[in-house]
Amino acid sequence: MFAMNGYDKYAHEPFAVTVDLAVFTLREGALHVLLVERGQEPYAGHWALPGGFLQPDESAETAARRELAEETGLSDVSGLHLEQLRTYSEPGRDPRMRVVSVAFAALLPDAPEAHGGSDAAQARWVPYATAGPLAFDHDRILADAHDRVGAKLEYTCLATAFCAPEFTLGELQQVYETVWGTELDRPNFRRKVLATPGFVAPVPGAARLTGGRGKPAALYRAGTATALHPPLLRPAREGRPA
Amino acid sequence: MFAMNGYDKYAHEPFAVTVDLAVFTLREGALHVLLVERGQEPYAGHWALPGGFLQPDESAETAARRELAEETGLSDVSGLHLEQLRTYSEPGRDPRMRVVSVAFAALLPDAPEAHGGSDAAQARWVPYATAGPLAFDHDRILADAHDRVGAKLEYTCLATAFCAPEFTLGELQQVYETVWGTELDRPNFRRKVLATPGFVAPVPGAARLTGGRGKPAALYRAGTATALHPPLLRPAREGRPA
DNA sequence: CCTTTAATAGTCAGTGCGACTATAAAGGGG
DNA sequence: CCCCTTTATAGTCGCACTGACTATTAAAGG
Repeated sequence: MFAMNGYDKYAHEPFAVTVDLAVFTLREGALHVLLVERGQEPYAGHWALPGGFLQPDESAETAARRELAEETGLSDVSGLHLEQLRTYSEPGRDPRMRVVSVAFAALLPDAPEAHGGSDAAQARWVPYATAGPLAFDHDRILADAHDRVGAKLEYTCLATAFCAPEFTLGELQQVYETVWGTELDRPNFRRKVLATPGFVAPVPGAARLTGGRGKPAALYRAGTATALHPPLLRPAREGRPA
Repeated sequence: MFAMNGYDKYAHEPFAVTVDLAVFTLREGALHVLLVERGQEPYAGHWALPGGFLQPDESAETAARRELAEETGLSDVSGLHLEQLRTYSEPGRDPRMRVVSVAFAALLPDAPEAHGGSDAAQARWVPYATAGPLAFDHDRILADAHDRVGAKLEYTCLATAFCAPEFTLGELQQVYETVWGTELDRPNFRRKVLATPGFVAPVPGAARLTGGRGKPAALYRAGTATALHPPLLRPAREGRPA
């Protein structure tokens, strides 16, 4: 399949290495994921996760952040949460050749409308619920990413990564409810978040009138803590696998 | 650096892909990790994590299990817990060439003495506390693996993977204490484990006299559950990072 | 037979959380 | 202008889980 090219003495084969990104955001109360429409075979016309080949001088993290900037059109992606998921390496996952892909999950507060990246492919935010079927094994990658993000909400302060710099506790609660697909009790959620030191910090004297109706909510910023001890466990659904 | 070999049209460079394994076991009440002594440059004479190049027809998981069998000398590694950690891809992590490495963590009940694998490298169980410094970025990989295993003990039933098919609750508790480096209250640990459905299953009428002294302990097998709800949190140490 | 050792059983108080009720502060419609 | 709706915030109650501790049981060793 591959022609050896001078590295036979190391008894190894060369592989193409790519990064694939599952970029999540919240739009209008629903979890959305960034997808691109493939312009060429294989899977031409199908939707896929954004990604690309690793360049010789960059790490997978660097490549993922570069792709993230290209596909979202954001000028500064340095502060965004980017997390390595796992690596997919099944033979045959790309019909062209042997490709090993390092998958990442990224979280955006609220995202600008995505116009195709530098590679002219059309990029679009798609509701997570209606995403797929995708090209290659990207359905699996996307599902793994969603699982990981949901799990990390439980024991980290990651939820603030979905929020604007200043946010209300109601918006923070919506992050949990949207990603988990469950409803949470508002007073209990408040109590838990405020009782966790460093999760959020109040913005003194500031309040937002979200839609107009109702009492204006106090504004908070993300705190300095990263872990949640004890965790904020999602409601135990019967029969949920590990 | 690399000669292109016919895939220029895909605008990508070829990489060597390896797997690295952090194989843990418990020996004499201490956490041990499997290391190999490198026979050739770079880092000749240094200790390193076992691993090797990915073959063209195998996934990283397959390669990791193959390497695990080779390095431990075990005939059947199909039932052992093997978990993908993350992928290390910094340029320059291998001075020879551009190598992307998929790291795995593996857990063994009690391990046979390791004699060098097929590649004639000397393999040895080393106490985790005295392991390192290692070749390449293997210190970092090993630390990451240890963190991951410690975290997974909290919210999964993974601890049984360190135990023989039949074990006492005292032995199971030793797994937690050894990996976490803390002491746990024995009655409370018992209560928690037995109150979690599917964590362990009693072996009727069986008891073991571990060292001889003391009341013989009842034997248990691993249960069918994989997750721990609610989790078994390790004692909160002040200032522990995320 | 008594001491030592280790497993097992049980107690008790504090903490955290689910479920729930009550109050406060805004807008909208009559 | 009053009242109703909406949303944020405050507080209550009981249960479940956990940490700390004491007591009992079953073995080995002198």
